[in-house]
Amino acid sequence: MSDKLIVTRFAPSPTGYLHVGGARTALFNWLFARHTGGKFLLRIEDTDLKRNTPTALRQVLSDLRWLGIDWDEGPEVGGPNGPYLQSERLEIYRSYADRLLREGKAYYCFDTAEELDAMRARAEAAKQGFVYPRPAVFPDEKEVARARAEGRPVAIRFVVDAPRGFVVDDLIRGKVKFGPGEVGDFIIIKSDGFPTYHFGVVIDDELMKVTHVIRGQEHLMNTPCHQALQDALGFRRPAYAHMSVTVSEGGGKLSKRERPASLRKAIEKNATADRAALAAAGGLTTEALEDFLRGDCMPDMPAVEAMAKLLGVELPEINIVDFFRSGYLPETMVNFLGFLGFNPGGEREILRREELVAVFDIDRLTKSNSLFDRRKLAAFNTEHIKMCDPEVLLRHFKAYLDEVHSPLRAADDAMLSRMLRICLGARTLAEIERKCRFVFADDETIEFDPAAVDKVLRKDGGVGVLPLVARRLGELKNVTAEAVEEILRGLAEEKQVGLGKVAQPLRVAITGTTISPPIFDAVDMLGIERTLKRIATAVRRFGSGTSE
RNA sequence: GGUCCCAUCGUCUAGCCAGGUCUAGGACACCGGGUUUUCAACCCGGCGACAGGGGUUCAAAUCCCCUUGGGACUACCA
Repeated sequence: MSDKLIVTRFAPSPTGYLHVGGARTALFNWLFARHTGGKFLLRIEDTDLKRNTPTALRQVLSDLRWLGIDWDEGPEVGGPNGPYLQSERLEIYRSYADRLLREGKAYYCFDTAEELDAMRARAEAAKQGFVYPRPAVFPDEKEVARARAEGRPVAIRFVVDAPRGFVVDDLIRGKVKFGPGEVGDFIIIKSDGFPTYHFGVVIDDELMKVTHVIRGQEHLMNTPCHQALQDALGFRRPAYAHMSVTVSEGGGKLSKRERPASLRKAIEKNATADRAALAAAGGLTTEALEDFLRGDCMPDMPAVEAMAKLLGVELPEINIVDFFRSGYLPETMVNFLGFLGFNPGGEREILRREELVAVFDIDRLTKSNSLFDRRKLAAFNTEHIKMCDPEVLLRHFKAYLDEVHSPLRAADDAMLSRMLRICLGARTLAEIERKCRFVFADDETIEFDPAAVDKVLRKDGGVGVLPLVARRLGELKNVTAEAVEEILRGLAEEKQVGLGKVAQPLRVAITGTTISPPIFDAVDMLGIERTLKRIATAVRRFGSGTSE
């Protein structure tokens, strides 16, 4: 590593929630900066008026913070190289564009979208790559004025001059060559006056003193454009590392469209679903819903989620918030994402954040694409829940409960900590929440799982032991999990049966299901009074006529 | 269509750059068994890969070429 300060950045465009792909890019840049003691900065590339929203920006920042990815310069923290929103840097881009124009390294163009489409179609028909035909003489001010008057779009194109082609020296892939004439003149200032991505990154990376650019492989093809620009402007070249792409089960790049797509599939499969009710849930017209089903349009995320909830289908997590809402820990995400396309080489895979920072290295980034494996993610989460500091875990749990508006919010810290302790081994916080929910159910209107009742209380005659269990528990003066255990074990021994014969019926009686935390704790958490009440209810409802 | 990237168990990967120590290691998943008051967790065991074909070499998962397969880009999106 050189002695120079290393500066990396993450430069999202705020078009929606931060998704796993973006988070991984951010993470690698952050890890590299932290590993080398360099700086990590955040820049917002909000130059697409049509797609950016202010709420998306807030969401991206909060998602990064949730992951524990902090930035040394950027929105809300400031820094010497601001502003960090490209939309606030328009004069800067304009002045560089003017310079290029003056030097004959850029020129105005007035093509309409239709004309451009036609040119591209012709190129493809001729089995050629499309390269914009540079005019022999660049338009002058008069022609620009005329084009404007005619209502044509006026954009600025950069003159790509590379008789020997390009060589991108990539930290991961080595030297990647591009032949001359493969990169055409591209637009640097759009007709709305905003810079294109290519122009913005090159200028900002220079001005913000970025030394290393770690980004997705999808940008490898853009790099010659960036280098041409850097040369024309007399800029330094940052080092580039183009990482592998994360692909999804269906093949192809992991995309935000996956959630709406899987909702669409679910609706199609469920022919009996009430379309009108669905549309209403999503705040859509029925026509809009049909358009969506045909693939013509995409509703926004809240609409998609509302419809999924109504249908009772689980959408695959793709945005970072989705994972939060599904009960994953930020530590898990950092560890897992950090191992997608990176591997330190040892045999350990479960690493804490500091350990990951310590072992991270650009030249251990993988070349080939990787598949996002949700099962492995779940396994990682189990491990992180187990090794998480109890206090930190409690904080995560409370944040999760708030996010999903859980009834468990009513529990105090001692109770929540206990739930976490006895549910060790759970895959997600959601699983823990589900398991412990019974404590907050109403004693009278508890919901019974018919299969559980049938199997445990009826078929196995479990309801028969319940009165005796209730009597013994009622005699308890000092209720603790241990005391409950003693009673239940004693009872089982007396009746010459396994503990399961006593524990299962009790479990179904007080939770309505066969799944719960360890039964002794479950009774203790509920309290004897409520336990007895629930047993009585169960006996009343399922006892008559089935006693053997 | 054009350009570029990639290729080890089902999946994530170690090994490849500096060829022999690789009958290819780990993790997740899966299967079998154990533990057990449920679900998990836990313990033990098992299945399982160098895409194919040519070279180079005493020797190739490792180097070269071709084929095949996958992926990215091909926008006045980023």
